[in-house]
Amino acid sequence: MLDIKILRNDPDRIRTALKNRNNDLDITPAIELDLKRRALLADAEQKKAKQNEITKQIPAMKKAGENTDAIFAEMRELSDEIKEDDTKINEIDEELRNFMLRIPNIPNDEVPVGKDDTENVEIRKYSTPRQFDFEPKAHWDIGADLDILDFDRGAKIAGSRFTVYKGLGARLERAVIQFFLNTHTEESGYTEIFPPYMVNRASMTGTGQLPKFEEDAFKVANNGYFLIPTAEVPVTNLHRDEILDGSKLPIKYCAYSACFRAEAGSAGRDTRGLIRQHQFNKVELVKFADPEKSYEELEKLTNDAEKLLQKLGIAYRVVCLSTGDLGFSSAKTYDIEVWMPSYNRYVEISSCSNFEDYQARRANIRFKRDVKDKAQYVHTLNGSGLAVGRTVAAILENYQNADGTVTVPEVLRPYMNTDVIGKK
RNA sequence: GGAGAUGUAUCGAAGUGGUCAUAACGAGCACGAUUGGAAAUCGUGUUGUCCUUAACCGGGCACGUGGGUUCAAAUCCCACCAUCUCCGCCA
Repeated sequence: MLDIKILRNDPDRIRTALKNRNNDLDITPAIELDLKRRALLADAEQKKAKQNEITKQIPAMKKAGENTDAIFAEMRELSDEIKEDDTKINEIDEELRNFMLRIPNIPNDEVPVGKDDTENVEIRKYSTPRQFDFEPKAHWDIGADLDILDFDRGAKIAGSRFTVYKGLGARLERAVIQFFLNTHTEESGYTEIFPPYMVNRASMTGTGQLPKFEEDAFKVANNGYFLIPTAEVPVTNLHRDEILDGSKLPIKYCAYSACFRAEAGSAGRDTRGLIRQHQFNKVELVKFADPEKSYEELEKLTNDAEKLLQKLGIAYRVVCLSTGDLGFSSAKTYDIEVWMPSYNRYVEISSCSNFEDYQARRANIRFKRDVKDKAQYVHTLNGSGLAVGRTVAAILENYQNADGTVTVPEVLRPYMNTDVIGKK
C-alpha cells in the first residue's frame, strides 16, 4: 500500500507510475474519498468532543439532584448523529482502503520504462548456452524416457498441471532443495524457516496477493484459508504487526515450501513439463532491511540466488524488469533466467524484488534504529533461490547425454549418491 | 470435536457502568543524583495512532477483534479469534 500522503500531496507521481505500468486505474475517486472522509471525520470528532464534555458533567448533576431528562434527550440525539457519521466514515474508510490496496507500488527511478517484457533490460550473462552435437530432448521427454517424471499419472490422480516424480527424479528434486537450503544457510547467512502452507486472509493481503489477485490463489473450502502461492507470504508475515530492533537488520530468512497457484489466465501456456504447475517446490529468500540499505541488499540477494546456478554450472542471464512487466507490489525486480534448450531461450527461474515499504505498510512491519526513535517502516525484499521444479527441468535438459542419460551436476552428487541418472 | 479458564502498555498486574486510560501497584528501559567505579538507593521520564497545524496548541480513537445495549462501556450482552488446562480423536 502506498502512503496516503502521496495521494494527497503528489498524486501525479502515482499517475505517472500507473501510466508507466500500463495500468489505466484512475485515482481521482480515491482523492475524492479521502477529502470526503476528512471532512466527515472533523465533524464527527467535534461532536464526540462535545459528547465527552457533557458526559463528564452528568455524575455531578445527578449527585446534586438535578433533573437530567432534558440533557439525556439532547444527548440521545447527539449520540444518534455520531453513530450516523461513524457509519458513513467506516463505509468510506473501507472503500478508500480497498482502493488503496489496488494501487500498485511506484517503480524505483532506476527501473527502465517499458511497455512489457520485451523492454526488460539485460544486466549480465553467466556462461554460454550449451551447444549440443546431438538433438537435445525436452525435459518432459527425458523424464518420461528415464521413468523419473510421470505426467500422465499426475493428471490421473490430481489433474492437469500436476506431476509425479519417481525414483531418481524424486531424489533429484529433494537433492536440489537440500543443496539450495544448505548453501543459503551455511554460506550466505540465511536463517531457515519451515512455514505453514496455508495462511489467513490478513497474510495474503499483507504481501499484496489480495484483494486484487484472489482468483490466482487456491482457497480452502472449509476454513477460508489460502494455499500459499510462495513462501514469501508466510515468511514476510512472520513479522506482521511487529516493531523490529534496528540493530538486527537485515533479517535474512530462507524457506523451502510447496507453492500452489491456480494459474488462472494462463490456459494453454507452457502446458508441457515442469514449467507451469499448480503445485511446485521453491526455496525462497526473504529480507527485512533498513530503507537506506535495501537496494544494496537487493543486489546481494540476487547474487545469492545466482550463486546456485553458478555452482550447478548452467548458463543464465539477469534482466531488470521494465515498468510494464514489474510485479504489482514491487519497486524494482531482477529476473534470473536460466537457459532452457527445449524453449531455445532463457526462462525465468527466480524473481528478486525490493518492495520498499509497500508490503511493510500493508503488513505493518516497522523498526526502530534506537529505542528513542519513532518506529518507521522496514523495506522488504524477496527472491526465489530458486524455483526447484524449473531447476530440475534445466538440469535434465542441460546435462542430458546423447544416450538419453543425464549427468548429475558435481555439487548434487553428494545428495544423489550417483553420477548419472540412467535407464534401468 | 466437548468442557472450563484467560486476553489491559515492553513484561507482570489492578480496575466489574461515570469521579483511575494523562491505565493504580510492581518490574523493565532512558536520563539524572549518589559513588573512585559499580551494585544498592533516591529522583525524573517512558503507549500507539488518526485529524488539524509551518510548528506549538487542540481534538478523536484504541483494554484480543467486530457488533449491540446505554446519556455514558475495560466493566453488561452477542459473535468471532488466540492462548492455557482437562477429555475425546488422530500421524
